[in-house]
Amino acid sequence: MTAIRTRFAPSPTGYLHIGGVRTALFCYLFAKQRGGRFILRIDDTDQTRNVRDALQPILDGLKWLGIEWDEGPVITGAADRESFGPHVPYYQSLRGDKYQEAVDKLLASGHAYRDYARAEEIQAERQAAQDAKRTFVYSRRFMAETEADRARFEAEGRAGVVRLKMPREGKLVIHDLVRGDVEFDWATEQDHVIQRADGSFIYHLANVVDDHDFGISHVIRAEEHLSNTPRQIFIIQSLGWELPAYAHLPFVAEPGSKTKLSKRKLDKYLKNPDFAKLVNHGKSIADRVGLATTADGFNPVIVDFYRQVGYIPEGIINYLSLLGWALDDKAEFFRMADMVRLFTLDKVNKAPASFDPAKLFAFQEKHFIILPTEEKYRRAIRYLIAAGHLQALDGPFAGVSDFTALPDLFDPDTSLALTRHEEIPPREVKALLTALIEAVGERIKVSGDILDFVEFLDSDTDFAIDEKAWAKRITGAPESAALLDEYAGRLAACPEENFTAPALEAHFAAFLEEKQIKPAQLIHALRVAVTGKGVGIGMFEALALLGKERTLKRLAARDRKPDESA
RNA sequence: GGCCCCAUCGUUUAAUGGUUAGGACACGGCCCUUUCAAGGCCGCGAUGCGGGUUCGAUUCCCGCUGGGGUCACCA
Repeated sequence: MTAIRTRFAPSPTGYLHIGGVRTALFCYLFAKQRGGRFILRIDDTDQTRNVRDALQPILDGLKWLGIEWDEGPVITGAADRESFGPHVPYYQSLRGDKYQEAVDKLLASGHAYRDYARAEEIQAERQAAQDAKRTFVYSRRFMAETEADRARFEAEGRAGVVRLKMPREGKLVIHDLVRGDVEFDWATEQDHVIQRADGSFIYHLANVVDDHDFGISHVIRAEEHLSNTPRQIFIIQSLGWELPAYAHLPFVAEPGSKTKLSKRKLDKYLKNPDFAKLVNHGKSIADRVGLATTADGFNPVIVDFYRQVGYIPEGIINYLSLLGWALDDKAEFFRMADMVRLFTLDKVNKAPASFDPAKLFAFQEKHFIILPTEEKYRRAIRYLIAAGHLQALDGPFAGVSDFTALPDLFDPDTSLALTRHEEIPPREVKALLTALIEAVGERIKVSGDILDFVEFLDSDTDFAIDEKAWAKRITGAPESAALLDEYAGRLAACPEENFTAPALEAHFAAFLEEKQIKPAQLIHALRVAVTGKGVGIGMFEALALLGKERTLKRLAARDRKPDESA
C-alpha cells in the first residue's frame, strides 16, 4: 500500500475562490484521515503574472482556514517562489527541465510529434468538423515525422509545437472514486498540444509530470477536469508510469442554479436576496471600518470577504464540507477534527451543489456563538479600532487604525483606550468590553457585528441617537417621558452595588407595581434615553453595563436631545 | 454541435426493491419576552416525464426532457 498523498494546485489568480477551498478541503481531509500528506503545488506556468501579489492571498486564505499543507510553498516566500518538502520546488515555473524530459521521452517513443500547422489551419479543420457535426480530429497534415519534414516546414516559416499522438481507436475506462466507471472513446480525443512553439509547457503535461514526481496517490479535483482526464492518462501511460486514483468532485454552483460559481458574476448573484443580504451585511461592516468594498476581493465568492467581515474559519469550513458531502441523515455540525475522522469519498455526491449564502451564514452563527468571550474579545478589537472607538496603547499596533494593517486576532493583553470616552481609564477597558460582549451574547454573529453595539463605548454626554426611536418613545410619548424623570430619581437613590441586572430588574418591577403601570409604558423610553436606540440588549444588562454613574449622566443629558417631533 | 456527467422539498442532503420519503437552512405560525436576538414547539414543502423488470420502484434497465461540464499554443 503506497502512501496517501493528495494535492491542491491553484494557479496564482490573486484570490481564493470558495469552490477551490471546498476542493482543497476534501483533498486535505482525505489525506489527513489516512495519515497521508496534503501537498500544495503552484500552477504558475503562465508567467506573466506577478506571483507574489497573485499567490499571497491564496496561501494566507488556506492557512487561515486551517487547511495546512505538508509540502509546498513557504508562506512567507511567495515572492521568490520558495518551497519546502522532499520534492522542491513546488512551483511549476521552476520545473521546466522535468517537463522537457517528459516531452523528449514522449517524442522518442512516438507518443508525441512535432506539428507545424498554423492556428488558422487547425481552426479551419475544427470548423469543418463542427459544420459536419462530427468530432474534430486533426488530420496530422503538418505532422513532422522526419528531420526532413521539420526542415521543410520550418523553411516555410512555420513554428512547431509538440502534440500528443492520441490513439484513434479503442476505449478508455476511468475508475472514478466518486462517479464509478466512466467510458471514453479514444477516437473522440484530440492531439493536444503539450509544448508551445516558444518552448513553454501546457498544463496537462506539467500537471501529470508533477503528480508523478510528487508521488500523488489520489487526484481529487473538481468535475470540470473529468473531460480532460483521458489525455492525462494517455501521457501517464505513454511514459510508463502508474496511474493515480481519481475522484472528481461535483463543483460548487451558483445560488439557485447548477452553473459553476464564478467570481465575475457578482452583479447577477446580487439579484438573489440571500446573496444580497450577505453582501450588504458585509458592506455595512466594511463601511464602518473604512474598508473599500469596490475592490475585487469584496465578494462572497472569494474567501477574503469572510475574513474581512469577521467570519470564523470553523463556520466556513463546516458549511463547505456539506457542499457535496453528507455523513448521514442527522449530523451537520462538524469541526475540522470531526471531518478528518468522518470524511469518506464514497459519501461524496455526484450532482453539483449550489452555494447557499443563508446556510453558510447559519453555520457561521452556530460556530461563532459558542466562542468563549475572550475569543470574541480578541476578534472585536480590530473592528473597534478601525471604526474609531478604540486604540491600542502598546504592542505592535499601538496607534495603528488602518483596518488592513490590523490583525484579525488581537493579543488579549493589549492595553486599550476608548477614543470617545476619556473618563474611562485604559485599565477598565477590557472589563467593559468583556462585559459588553457577554451582554450582547448571541446578537453578534460575525466579529464585525460588535459595531452595532458601540453606544456603550461612547461618551455619556454625547452618544449616538436614533432620532426616529427618540421621537416615538420620548418626544412623542410625554407620559413615558414624565415617568422616566421620576424613575431617574429612583435610580439616583439606588445604591451602586445594586446596579446588577437582576437587582435592577427587581427595582424596576417595584416601581411598576407602585405606579400600577406596565413595563412597556416606561421601558422603551428608558432604553432610548440610555442607549440612544430602540432595540438592543436586555434593558437591565444595559444599565448594569453602564453602571450607576454613566446611567445617570445619560439620563441627565436627555435635555440636549433633539425635541422635534416626527 | 461532438464527447462526458448529473437529476429527492426553494436550497443542501438522508434513505430503502415494501418507510406516514427523514434532517438542516430558508419561509410561515405559536410559545418565551421590555425591544432585538437566541431558544422551544408546530406547519409549509420533494422523488422531472414516459416506458419496462417486479407482487411492489424514488431505488434497477431503456428512452425522453431538463440542467451542467468540456472540446485553447488558459489553468
